[in-house]
Amino acid sequence: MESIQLHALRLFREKGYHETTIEQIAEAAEVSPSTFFRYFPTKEDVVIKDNYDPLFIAAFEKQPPHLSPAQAVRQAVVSGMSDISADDLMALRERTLLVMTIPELRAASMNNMMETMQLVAEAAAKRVRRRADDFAVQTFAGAFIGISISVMSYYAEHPDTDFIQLFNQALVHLESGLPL
Amino acid sequence: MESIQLHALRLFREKGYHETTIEQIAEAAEVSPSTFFRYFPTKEDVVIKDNYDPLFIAAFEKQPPHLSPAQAVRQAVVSGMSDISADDLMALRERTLLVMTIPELRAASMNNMMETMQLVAEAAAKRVRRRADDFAVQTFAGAFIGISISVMSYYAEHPDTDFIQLFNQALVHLESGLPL
Amino acid sequence: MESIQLHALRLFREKGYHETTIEQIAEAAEVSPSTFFRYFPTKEDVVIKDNYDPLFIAAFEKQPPHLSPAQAVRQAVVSGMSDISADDLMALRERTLLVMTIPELRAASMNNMMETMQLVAEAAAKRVRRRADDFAVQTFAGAFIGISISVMSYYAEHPDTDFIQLFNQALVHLESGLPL
Amino acid sequence: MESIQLHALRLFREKGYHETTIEQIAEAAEVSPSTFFRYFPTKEDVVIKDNYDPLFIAAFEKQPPHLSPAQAVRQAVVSGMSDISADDLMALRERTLLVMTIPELRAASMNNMMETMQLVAEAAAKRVRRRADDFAVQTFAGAFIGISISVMSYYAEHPDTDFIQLFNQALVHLESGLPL
DNA sequence: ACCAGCGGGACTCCCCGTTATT
DNA sequence: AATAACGGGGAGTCCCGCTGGT
Repeated sequence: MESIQLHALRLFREKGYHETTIEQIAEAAEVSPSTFFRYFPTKEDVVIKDNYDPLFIAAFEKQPPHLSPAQAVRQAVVSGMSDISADDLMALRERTLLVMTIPELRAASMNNMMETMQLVAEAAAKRVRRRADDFAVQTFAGAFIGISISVMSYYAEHPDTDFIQLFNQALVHLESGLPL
Repeated sequence: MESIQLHALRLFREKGYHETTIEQIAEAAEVSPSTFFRYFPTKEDVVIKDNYDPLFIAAFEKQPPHLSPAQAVRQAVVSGMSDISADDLMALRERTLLVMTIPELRAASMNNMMETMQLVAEAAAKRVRRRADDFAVQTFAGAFIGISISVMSYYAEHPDTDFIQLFNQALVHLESGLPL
Repeated sequence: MESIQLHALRLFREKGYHETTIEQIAEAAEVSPSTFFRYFPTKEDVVIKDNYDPLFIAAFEKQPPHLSPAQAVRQAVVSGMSDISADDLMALRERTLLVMTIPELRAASMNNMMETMQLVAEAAAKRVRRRADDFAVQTFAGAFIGISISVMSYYAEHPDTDFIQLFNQALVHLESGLPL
Repeated sequence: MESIQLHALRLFREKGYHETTIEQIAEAAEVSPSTFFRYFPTKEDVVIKDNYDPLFIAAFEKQPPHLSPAQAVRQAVVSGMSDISADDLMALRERTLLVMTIPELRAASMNNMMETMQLVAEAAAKRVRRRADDFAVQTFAGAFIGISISVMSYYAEHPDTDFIQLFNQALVHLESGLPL
């Protein structure tokens, strides 16, 4: 139920994450707590859940083969995020802020990124015809999610910057070996 | 209390993480549950908490100035981890395995790494005389912890490999822009 | 669950209020502590909770209209309490004693009386066609609960007196302006 | 320590009563939690504690003997409260509001009033040369604190009214047998 | 007089079962 | 099949008492 999510996020904004109980969310969405748990196994999931991973992977796989994996990742991020509607992007930004602010959510989200990392590893492996559990591939994927984390973290501190632009810049930096 | 930690890890090994309650840990360590929480605010902390961060930062700051930040980080990891006693290294490996296996712990640990990320950012910033919240510096730190994650993750799947060696290799790879 | 209440009161009688833990009550009633709290949000509630308020209000509203509010209250108390069964009256007396003896319970009970005070104010207001938050009405209700307190307090010191008779006498006294 | 009280009240105002922990109060007042408990056995006491009771009793005893007890009480309230400094009165009003708002505090305060009730009973008994545990005397004292409760309660809902004036009015009403 | 540490108990909340109910 | 209703259990927070040390 998407209405649950909307009510939850509203309540989190109004009263804070910890101060909002599942009972209150359920009540606001006019369902029973049982039903809440049917859709979101944990309280955190109501914030974390989205469907951007497959979109990103799809965008990655569409990148022309002459690009290096690093270049392809960068293009995929940029083009993938450009396809998100203005409304959805706004929602995404708000969630990012919320997630980075609340330790528990941040933790859950970081955890989530490890799944993303595996997806990236698999996609990259396919592209260069190696195995996904190849250590170099894993390293590549790890660096990518590390970058994502730093972007999200930076964005949380500077909400006025352009998210996509930031991501692009960080990945360019990565490709050149992170000179400082 | 370190004894709490030892008992906790032992019980986790014997009966599993979720199957062990804090009451049991407290009892084994001959303290009250209250006391457990005095030292470890959450159950996760009893696994996550360690003091390697400052050691690593200290090692990083000792690296000769002619090294690039990326090189310095790599040397710091290698030399820092070489200083850990065999026993402690064993414990660290066991904890790493535990952490990567239990989703809750993984989440908490990922979160913990964001603090490490800030420490790295600050140390790197000092070295290149930039501000810690400079975006390039943040990106650097992010990539580093991304690498750490992939190393830990890979290690969890291949517990027989040499942890230090793995880390070194990944960082070398990073310095060269992650060619695949 | 009424059985919880019975077990609780028995344990309080046998071992004292503070010496009885909720865990013990729960165990005696063969429920979990969680369940205890589902029915009684606080330990105090297990003693305080009863349903005499609505009965009293009903009795008040049944009083003939030619009686003044003060007279009607008195009649309502007398007739309402006369309707309580001997067993229930015994239980009520025991609870009253307990409540007046244990500071915590006394506090909770006093708090409870403020709700009763509002009920009385509303009923009295309806009778004289004023608003419940009219100050004179509030004063009236306040005096009534003050009288109740003194009756309960006196009764706690003299458990052999006739509770109903005492109440009646005090209200008569009140109607005449409390001459001493 | 009065500074503890000041810090406590400030924190309650800023963050709410339940949201403020004793640890925070202690820290703000630069003492240890232990010390907090030396001065205030319970968290509630930091709000409840004051010294107005003896002042009021003294004022009561100063009233000329030709006044009836009820009249004397009224005069004592009015003159006693008039002697309070503007600052202290302000503080008293704020505390009253806090007390009536938070159930826990209300309960503790109600409980506190039972002690006041005994003091009033004793003073009134002395005046009319009866025993303090005489039932009529107790009834008198009970009615008085009932009135006090209704005044505080009414004041909590209408903070802009004149507290002293309100009290006076209620007691006049009481003396005439509470006609409605 | 103050502090530090520990213990214990009340209480809240999350989350997971099992059992009606629709 | 979806939802509710109810119970259980464990994590976590806070109040508060006690002891022993300075």
